[in-house]
Amino acid sequence: MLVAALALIDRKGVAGFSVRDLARDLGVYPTALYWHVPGRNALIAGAVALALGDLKPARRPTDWAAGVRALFRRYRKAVRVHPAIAPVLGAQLVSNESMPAELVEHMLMLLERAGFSGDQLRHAYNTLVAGMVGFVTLELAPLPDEDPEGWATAHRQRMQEVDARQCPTLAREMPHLARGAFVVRASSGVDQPLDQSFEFWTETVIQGLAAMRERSAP
Amino acid sequence: MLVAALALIDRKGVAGFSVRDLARDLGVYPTALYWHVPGRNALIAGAVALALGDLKPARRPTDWAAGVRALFRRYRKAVRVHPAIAPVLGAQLVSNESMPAELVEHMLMLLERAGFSGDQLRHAYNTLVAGMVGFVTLELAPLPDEDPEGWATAHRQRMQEVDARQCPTLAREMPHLARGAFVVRASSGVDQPLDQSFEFWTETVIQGLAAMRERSAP
DNA sequence: ACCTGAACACCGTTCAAGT
DNA sequence: ACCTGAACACCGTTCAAGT
Repeated sequence: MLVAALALIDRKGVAGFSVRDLARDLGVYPTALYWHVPGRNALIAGAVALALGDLKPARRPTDWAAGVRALFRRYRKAVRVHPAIAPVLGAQLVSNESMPAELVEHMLMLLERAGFSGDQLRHAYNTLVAGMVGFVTLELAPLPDEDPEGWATAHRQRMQEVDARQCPTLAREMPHLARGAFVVRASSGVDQPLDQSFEFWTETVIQGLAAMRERSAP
Repeated sequence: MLVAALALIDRKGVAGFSVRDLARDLGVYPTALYWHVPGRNALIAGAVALALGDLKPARRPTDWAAGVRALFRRYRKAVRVHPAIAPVLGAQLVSNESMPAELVEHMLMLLERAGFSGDQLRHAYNTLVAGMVGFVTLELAPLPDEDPEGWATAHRQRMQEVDARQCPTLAREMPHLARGAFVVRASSGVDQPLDQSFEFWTETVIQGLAAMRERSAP
């Protein structure tokens, strides 16, 4: 059932996902689903958990930085298979089944190995969660559901017309940025992956955490 | 109209926001709104843009790090006034009116001052956007819309029962983490702000960017 | 235990008609 | 130019009834 739900979300997006459509796919009356599941939200939550699957690593990482790098990559890879779930990742379900205790444990273990403890560990952990989820949510955010090509061409047009006096840097860097910069781009990360930016992001978080640890324990 | 829409979203959340309710608030037939606005999505987008308002700074920052710090704080402050918009910030609308060209220009300017150029500038810019949006989206993510207290107590219970053998670090650090750690916490950032973690996050991004610049231009 | 089937209280959006 | 009013094609969820 969750498999079918995830497949439907993949096709129609979370917003377009409906209990009645799912029931039709399963060859069942819509109300039959309510015997198995409390409601629509639970179906979405279950589908998300299914999509993320097991994010725990196959084997122990060599050091904490490598562990973070691997974790971020696994997370992004998993979401890329079902990009339609991106809109709800940071929104509603971070506090749910999508992040099982074992994953939390793994992140805490990495950060403890990095040298954090006490309240600093908590802050570093929050940083790590936000780091893992944040970039990917933005990268894979979908275009407006209706008339996406229309929106895309309109957006490209709008970006072409940026006032070079008011926004000189933006106007000058437009060729670079159009290739894949948030807000400026006219396509989602599904069609135009931001691989290099993602790697840059990952290293930024790792370097930042290393610097913060130095600072708190000199 | 957008003011009324934002007020309604504040009260009912984005998911609970309906065109018909808004029309009722305005003392008008639902279909009347369609003369002014293309549809529900446009109303939400407009309300978000209104909520974020002008994120440009009052005066030029002293240095790029101070500029980033101030920008992140302004963004968080703005969202905290209308936390109900958090779920859609990273999801659909980052590529919209919510981030006007002047804001993009400002971020590029800061990063250029930091010493980035070319493709590195683009990656640093994507990092800055994800950094600005990512943490706050997670921090202010709402509880499940129905029976939030029920969910909260159930979640607290669940966290209390974490297996200390399978998750030793999590079990040991639970007292710290319950005070405000993603996934572990049972309340949203609206009721339980993660001020210190946010500051930690901000500094992590700044330190990380500084380190990345060193690396690319040694 | 699991599903049907009817029913309830909603939706967003269209389009012709009014003023 | 701006709104009414009816209508269309949907929703999620309930609850009694079936098997």
